[in-house]
Amino acid sequence: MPQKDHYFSRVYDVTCLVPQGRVTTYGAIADYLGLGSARMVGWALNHCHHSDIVIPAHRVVNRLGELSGRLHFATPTLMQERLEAEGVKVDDNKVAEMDRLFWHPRELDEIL
DNA sequence: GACCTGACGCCCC
DNA sequence: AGGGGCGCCAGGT
Repeated sequence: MPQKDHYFSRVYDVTCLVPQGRVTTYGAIADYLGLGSARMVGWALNHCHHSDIVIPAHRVVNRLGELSGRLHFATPTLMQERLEAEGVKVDDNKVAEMDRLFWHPRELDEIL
């Protein structure tokens, strides 16, 4: 019953589903999973290096669109660089046009 | 085993 | 409109 590892996997899985050029929030992931809290999502992503697969953790920001996790990347600017490489404009550590680029995992169910 | 802290978010003033 | 308080769950000290 590796429930914890299962939770990790769920967080990683949802994070990998975020489309390129879009962003989601810690709260949206926690809301979609219906488990734990937004803090737990951040806690899980904090250990994403623990996973073998590459997690696009740079697409997860806080509800204001701020790059609150940027300091946990290899370099403080890596998160912003990855986002801008996908066409996401970042201004002063915040995602520009957050409302337009925000993606909720629930959209997957709506399409179906 | 109690206490603090954290890649958050909602409610209240 | 901006700022502060509290809940959240797990790990580290």
